[in-house]
Amino acid sequence: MGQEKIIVCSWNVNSIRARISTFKEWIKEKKPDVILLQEIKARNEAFPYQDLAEFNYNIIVNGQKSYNGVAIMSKYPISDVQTSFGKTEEEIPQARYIEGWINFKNKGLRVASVYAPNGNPVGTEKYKYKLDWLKVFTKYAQKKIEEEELFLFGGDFNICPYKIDTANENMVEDDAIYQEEVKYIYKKILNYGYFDAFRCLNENQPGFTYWDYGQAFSNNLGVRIDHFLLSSYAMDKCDKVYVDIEQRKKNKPSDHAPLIAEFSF
DNA sequence: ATGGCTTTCTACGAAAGA
Repeated sequence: MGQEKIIVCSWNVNSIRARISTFKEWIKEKKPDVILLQEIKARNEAFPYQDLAEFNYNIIVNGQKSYNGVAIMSKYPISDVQTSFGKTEEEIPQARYIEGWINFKNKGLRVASVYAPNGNPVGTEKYKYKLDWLKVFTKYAQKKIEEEELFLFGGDFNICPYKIDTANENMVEDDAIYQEEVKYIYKKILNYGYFDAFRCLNENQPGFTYWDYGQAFSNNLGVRIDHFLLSSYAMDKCDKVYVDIEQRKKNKPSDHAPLIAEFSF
């Protein structure tokens, strides 16, 4: 009868294998229903399924050697899996996208794990690749919102959209995450009808999700570049979004902290 | 930060990350 709570998390783990022990501790603590992973840095066959078997997740992986790689872990069955989002070649050589339908108790939710290119330094081929990738992604986002589903994108967008999302504008003014044309793309996606779930529910908090290795975290020189973008139908069910900053304090942490969203169905 | 950290790879330095 009562409302069903669902916890969906997104985390750029910066290598799933290097992070496996803290990742397992975190799962025990937060007990997420759905986990969207980015930068797993492993081929599909190198994903540590055995280490995670005790948690009984359904797991889908879009990995590659050395770099990038995304995955989705779900307590509920996953169907309708897709790893590409456009017709062009841009996203094919790099594993940066995976989506699936999460089936739970006659209800459901479509989720996607997104890892947009970094794009530094600005003005290089890498930056062009980022813009091209984001253009294809934007088109797909527009198509998806028209399907009027309970849908969300979660992941590392490598976009710091507003001034409030950075500790210091001087720190990022030359960075590919803070270029006007990149921020414009983010706002364009929102204009299609997506809700920036963290910002909707936490108006005045910075919500940093990334701090560079070194002294950045102790000085809180962070940026908010990981996001949940929700369709209105998903936003309607979202109660809370927060950054699990405790994970950034651990030994050998990822440089990103997890983003956690709670839903009531 | 001009990666000053961190991870990966048929590795012992280079590439990539943001």
